Amino acid sequence: MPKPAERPYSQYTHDALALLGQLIREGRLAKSLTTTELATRAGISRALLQRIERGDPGCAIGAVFETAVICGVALFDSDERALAAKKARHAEKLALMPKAIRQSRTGVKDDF
Amino acid sequence: MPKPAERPYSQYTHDALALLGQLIREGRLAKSLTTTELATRAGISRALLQRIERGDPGCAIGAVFETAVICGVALFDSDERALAAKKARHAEKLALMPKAIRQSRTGVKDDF
DNA sequence: GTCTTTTGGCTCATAAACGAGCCATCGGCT
DNA sequence: AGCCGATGGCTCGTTTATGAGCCAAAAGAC
Repeated sequence: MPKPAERPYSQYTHDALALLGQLIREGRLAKSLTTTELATRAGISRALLQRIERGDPGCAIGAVFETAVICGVALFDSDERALAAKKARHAEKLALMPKAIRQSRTGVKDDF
Repeated sequence: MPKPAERPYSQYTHDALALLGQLIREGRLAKSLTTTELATRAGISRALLQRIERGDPGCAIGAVFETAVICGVALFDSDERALAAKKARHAEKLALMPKAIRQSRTGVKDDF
């Protein structure tokens, strides 16, 4: 068998993963860390780090974010210290939103 | 046994995951999608979607990114279409960097 | 108020990621 | 040139996430 069934990911997801992996690799090289060193610091195996740098979609997101942080890669918006605050603000926002989504039986929202 | 050993993640990683989960939830509510609907569109189970929105570090990053994209969440920098181009530019940059890191046997770079 | 649907949380079987270890190759020193 | 370390890629066994299904509670519609 050529492939034992793979999960379908959108092209954008693949691109984003590939870019993130490249950023991590750049960060690692910029800090002159070997793959073994970075893997050790991140608490993962060297094999997993290679998969992360390659942009493997199956990697645990915690491991990827951890290595990204060590390499100095800004996660989504380079706002590092404001992250906690931002989380709090969004929590407030969520509190104001409906807790459950009720389907209108006529149409489906498909505006994206 | 209380806990069968858990992977240690930095606080920043936890915060980032929690925020990303919140953003996804906001996006889902904004589009009036039920958890079941979004999970189906993302090709994942409802249980996994709940873990993603909760910020579980063990989720596959591909599933998380895919969900985020559907919800309209900008991954790291809201530059959506420029993503492919950015990936290319970083690839060029990498080509100019050393392929292997050689350890200076005296000290270790620890500037972060 | 009642009813309907969404949601959170749980168990369990299965599928998949992860870690360890290995080898071949490449890259930078000397 | 040779040497030594870093890297890529692979297999295999173990650990883990994932999906399916269920239940009780919460939330919105009526």
